[in-house]
Amino acid sequence: MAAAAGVSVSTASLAFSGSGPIADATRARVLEAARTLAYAGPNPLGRQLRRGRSGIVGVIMGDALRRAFRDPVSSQVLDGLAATLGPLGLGVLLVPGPHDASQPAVDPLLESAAMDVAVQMWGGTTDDPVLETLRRRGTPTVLVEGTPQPDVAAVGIDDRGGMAELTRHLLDLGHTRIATVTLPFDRGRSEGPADAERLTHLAWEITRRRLAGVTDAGVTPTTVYETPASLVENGAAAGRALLAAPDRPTAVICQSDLLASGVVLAARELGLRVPQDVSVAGFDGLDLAWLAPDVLTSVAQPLAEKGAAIGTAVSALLEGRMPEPQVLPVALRVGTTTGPAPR
Amino acid sequence: MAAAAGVSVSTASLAFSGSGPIADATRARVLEAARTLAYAGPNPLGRQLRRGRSGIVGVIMGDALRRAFRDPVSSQVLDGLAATLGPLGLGVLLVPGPHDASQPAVDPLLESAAMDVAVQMWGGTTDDPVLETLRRRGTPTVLVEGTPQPDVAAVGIDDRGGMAELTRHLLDLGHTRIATVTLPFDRGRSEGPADAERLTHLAWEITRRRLAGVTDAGVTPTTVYETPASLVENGAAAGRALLAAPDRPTAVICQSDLLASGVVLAARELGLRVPQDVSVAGFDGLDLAWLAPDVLTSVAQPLAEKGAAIGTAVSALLEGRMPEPQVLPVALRVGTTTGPAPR
DNA sequence: CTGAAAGCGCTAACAG
DNA sequence: CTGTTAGCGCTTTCAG
Repeated sequence: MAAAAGVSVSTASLAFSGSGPIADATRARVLEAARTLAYAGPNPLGRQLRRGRSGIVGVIMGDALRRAFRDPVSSQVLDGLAATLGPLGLGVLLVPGPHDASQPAVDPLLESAAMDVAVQMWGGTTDDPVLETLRRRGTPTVLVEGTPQPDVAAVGIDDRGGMAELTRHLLDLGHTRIATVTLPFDRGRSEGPADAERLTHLAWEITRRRLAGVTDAGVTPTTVYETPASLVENGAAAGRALLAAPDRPTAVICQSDLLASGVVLAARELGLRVPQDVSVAGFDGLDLAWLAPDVLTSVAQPLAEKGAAIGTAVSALLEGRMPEPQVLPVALRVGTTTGPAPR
Repeated sequence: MAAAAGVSVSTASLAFSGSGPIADATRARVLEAARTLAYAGPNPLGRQLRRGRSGIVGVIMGDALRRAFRDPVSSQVLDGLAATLGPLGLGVLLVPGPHDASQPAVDPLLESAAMDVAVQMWGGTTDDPVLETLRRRGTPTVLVEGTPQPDVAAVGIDDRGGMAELTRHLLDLGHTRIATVTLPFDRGRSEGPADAERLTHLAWEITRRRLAGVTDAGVTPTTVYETPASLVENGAAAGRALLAAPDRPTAVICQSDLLASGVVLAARELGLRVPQDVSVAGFDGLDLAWLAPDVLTSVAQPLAEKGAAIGTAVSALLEGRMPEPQVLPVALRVGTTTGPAPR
């Protein structure tokens, strides 16, 4: 401890904390002593125990980290979150979400790591084991895009409304045969057209809401095509299946931009012109340079703002307040991939 | 404290730790008491202080988080790292790297957060303020792809050798006019052809090594085109500049796959056929589905293994050992984007 | 096998 | 303005 060498004990604390009643001379002396002793400053562990705060926000990624990162949506939200949390002196601890079915339901980190607040991205269902664990540990939690819960702060977007608007855009263009490519239904991650029975197993809230937006606009999709993940290749697979069929749809609504861009690629592969032969729309409003010259018609969500809103909710929880549920607005952005229905 | 309610005090510790000499009956009683008292288990903060360990590995991203995440390379390495660290009970704390020039040189988290080990991704130069801070704090550090330092563990890949092999592949195909598109030179992030003077300012080790690989094979690039970031759009801009010129190269070697795919897109835009009119090669070995039908010729690096190697180095440092520097092998993977030099 | 006690390093009250 | 002191909650000897 620097105190022994310098002069006193608690004075050192004041010297480092900067504020507090301390003479400049003493302060300088302490810092000087610290330097010669190669004392690196207050040990965070002591401070944390004393304060009862770790300064850590656990972010539970909805899935294996890799898949989460490959998704620009997660990345940008995470970036916005980190930017808000940084100035508050809070750090982001990555906590892997539920893995493959076989693994233990909850990552050990979730049980044992120190965190003042948790953020569950792409939140689970009501009986989500992650939320149950957090509840048991008494960790205040922000749920992003999840099923609303009384004791958990919520941040989301108006994806249902956005999807309805997008659907109306297609209706206005004269489309009647509209298919939809969805995000996963659950952790099972199956793939292919979903029949009525499968639709009753739709556990993932985000998928359900975006689907509801389509029906809100009065459209019953010709096919609801479920994908195992929101990646370009999954969209391409869906696109091939939908567009190679004899009675192909004239428009495909996708629940993410990556899926939509996969569908565009599949259409190109099949020699179909977009949007003359088939219209394709996505969700998220990403800037996908490699799709050029096409620009995806999409529902843009404010990613950085979403991260910031999560950050605000986090700091409210840290102050002991339960913030109001936030629903951020989205905006239809018409690109080059949607046009009048053929013939 | 559960002890008061149940029976004893330190016995509770044993009950939770699982191992240790304790009667099953007592143990059960303690756990039961804990449950009724809604005691959530040992407080990690106390444990950490006692043990002198936080269980946290700080990962310093070379740049703003967003840009780092948009790069599949970072994501996949991070994923491999988290997978290795998880079973060791270690968590990954994201620490933003140096931001825009104006900001404070070092993120406050780096100064104050508890971490047992730090990992500096895309490591800086010798006098990197990040490394200096870590040194001062006495935090053992793993440097990834950085300038070798005596007191810091190193993990890297044989990118120089891989680049040389790739260059020889192009030489074998008869190419003589070869341009190269590089990663950033430094934090300045300028853009455009680099003259001799600019080349002397090449601070970023990874860029320097990959460039050296090209010259190792005996090639002097017709142009060394510097980009401000490893993104598709930057590659596209470089491609437009290089391929629209009258004396365009017959082959373009890029220091990343994202840059290379941008060059391919630019070539397509300009009506050039790949590889008949121009060959394009990248580095990383990513699986870029959206480039279909092209498959990029590239030097594949083992991303998940790199993450695992970092994890191994981390645990060595935690045991007080300084691990041997690791240099992982790379492999040339010939795709459809390189072919014989035109006429 | 269980209990008592020390101390990890810090901060915040409280005296001087 | 500076020094003393009491814990934050845990683990880990060391006795019983």
